[in-house]
Amino acid sequence: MSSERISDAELTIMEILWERAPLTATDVAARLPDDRAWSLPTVKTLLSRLLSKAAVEHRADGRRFLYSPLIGREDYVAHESKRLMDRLFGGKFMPLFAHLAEQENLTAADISEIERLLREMKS
Amino acid sequence: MSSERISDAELTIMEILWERAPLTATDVAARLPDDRAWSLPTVKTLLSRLLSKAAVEHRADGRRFLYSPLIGREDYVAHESKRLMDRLFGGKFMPLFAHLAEQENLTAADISEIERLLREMKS
DNA sequence: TCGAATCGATTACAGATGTAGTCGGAGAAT
DNA sequence: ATTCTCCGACTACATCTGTAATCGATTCGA
Repeated sequence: MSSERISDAELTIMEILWERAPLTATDVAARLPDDRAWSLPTVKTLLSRLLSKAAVEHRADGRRFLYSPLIGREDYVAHESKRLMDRLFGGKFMPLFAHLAEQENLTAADISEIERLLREMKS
Repeated sequence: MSSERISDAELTIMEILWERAPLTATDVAARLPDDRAWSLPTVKTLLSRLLSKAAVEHRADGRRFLYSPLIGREDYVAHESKRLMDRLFGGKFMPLFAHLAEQENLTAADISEIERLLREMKS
């Protein structure tokens, strides 16, 4: 649902809310990673954009708002992963896997881990 | 290299050039997928943006230009895949794989294929 | 009660993006 | 030689994005 794209800056906000919610705008600002030390107005702008995209909701608490995510992280991750697969790998899993496997120089530990996951899935 | 992001519309052009190059702007326009039947001016705009991003190059052929990709598809795909992994999976391969595996409902054939790839990699 | 601090809402503004129109010059057709 | 056509270059313009300032209302502290 909600085909509105979430931008990069907005994602930073979502990550904070996924980790802990509800939060006020000020709380969100306080939890920004150091490399994104935005001003409070910026955080508020991003929050209202997320509101209008229906990615978060807010509930009044006295005179401020408490924000919570409406979209789950899992859903978002699934959506974006699928988007990558569709755009660059013809929507198919195997080419994506083959690419990653080649690219990422899997360690022996990775490989055993994958094998374990596969065995698990077979059952 | 070339940290300039390639936009969605621009990617459509790149895909055409990756499939066959060099091409003139008119040729590119003729090969657009049906769901992106852009006007010739639009194609030219996108080509010049790609030029300034150093994603394509052009060579004069009489009074028109022949365009060719400068960035390889493999490089682009690698870059975007890594970007997804970094943004959503902490830069680590295993969580991404685990997510995809769960999401994509692998068939038995997929699983054997993966196992084959893994065996290949071990050597 | 009166100023100070704080909120949300509104406005700002430059750069990127999607999509296209216009213009001046060079070739092609007559 | 003159007109028509086609090309690249430049311009246009709305929307989205990143980043923020300002404003009007409210509440808290003195």
